[in-house]
Amino acid sequence: MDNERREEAVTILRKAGFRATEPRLLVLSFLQNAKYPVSIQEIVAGMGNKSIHQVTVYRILHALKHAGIVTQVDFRHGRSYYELRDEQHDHHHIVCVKCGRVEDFVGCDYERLAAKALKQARGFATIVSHSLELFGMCNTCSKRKVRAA
Amino acid sequence: MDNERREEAVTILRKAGFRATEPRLLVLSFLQNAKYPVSIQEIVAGMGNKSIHQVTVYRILHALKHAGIVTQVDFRHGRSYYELRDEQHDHHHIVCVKCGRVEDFVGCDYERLAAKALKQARGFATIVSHSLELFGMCNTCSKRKVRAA
DNA sequence: AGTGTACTTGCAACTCATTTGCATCTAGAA
DNA sequence: TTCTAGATGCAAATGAGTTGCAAGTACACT
Repeated sequence: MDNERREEAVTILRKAGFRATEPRLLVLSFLQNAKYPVSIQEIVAGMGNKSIHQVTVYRILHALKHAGIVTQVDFRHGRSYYELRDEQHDHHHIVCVKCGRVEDFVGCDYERLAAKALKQARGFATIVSHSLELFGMCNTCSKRKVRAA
Repeated sequence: MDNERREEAVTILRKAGFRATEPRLLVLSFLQNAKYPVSIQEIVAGMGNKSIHQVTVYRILHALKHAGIVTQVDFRHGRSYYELRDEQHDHHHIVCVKCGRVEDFVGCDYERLAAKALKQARGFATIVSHSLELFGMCNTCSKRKVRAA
């Protein structure tokens, strides 16, 4: 991990009231480098020579999630995936049902959606979060499917 | 189960190429009467004197899901919930993060969303499904929270 | 820089949803 | 009524995620 990133990670942790421990810095660094949400297993496997126990990764992610530093998403793979929270863009994911490939998209129009939902669900006072995933077929798998048919 | 409903369930099953067995009819009936998505455990518990093995319920729901008769949703409770698919309305759910209460809402504007996403995710050819859940606080829990604060 | 303590980690064992193998059973076609 | 592919029940396995506890360490305070 380069020093700049490391310092950034230390700051993030301290601000949230966490100690800047080695396992936490490693997990944060891994998330910073990840292009798409990663699973606990991928994080553990990606630690290389510096091994972190799986339980520790669970606990770290649980804490970071509560602190609003990471978000958890469900791709219907029977496990959770995590990524750093992007405060600028409320982005979501589109997942290939064949190969699991993931891409981002923005524009879910959350404000309008929440307002519309609250108007219909009279028993609800507020909306605090949302989850949205699209499932589709990537170009590669799409071609393969046509050929196979 | 009244006979009308039962006949309807038999028809649904036969049309999808399934045998109209007692466990399947019971599960379908349970789903027809449910106001909101139910878990496997709720289904098993709700069978009363006619017990169905949990594994059987899993297999039935798996089959019905593939046949497009039921849909599976994730309320972040660590288990899946199922409901009959509503072909007329593409509805979604708003879930109370405190007590688990659920209400429906419509108007996710799926067509527009899918088109927008496909324009951004250049690696994807088609979108086949989507999941959307809102998480909030119901009126009761909302009041309770304020009082506690 | 040294020390103490509250916060962290690692390990083992556990919980709980979901899946699988297999023997038995049965819906519905012949 | 008979036959058989498809269903079910039971037991055991799988795998994600959690918990209790002893040992380790970041960092606040000398």
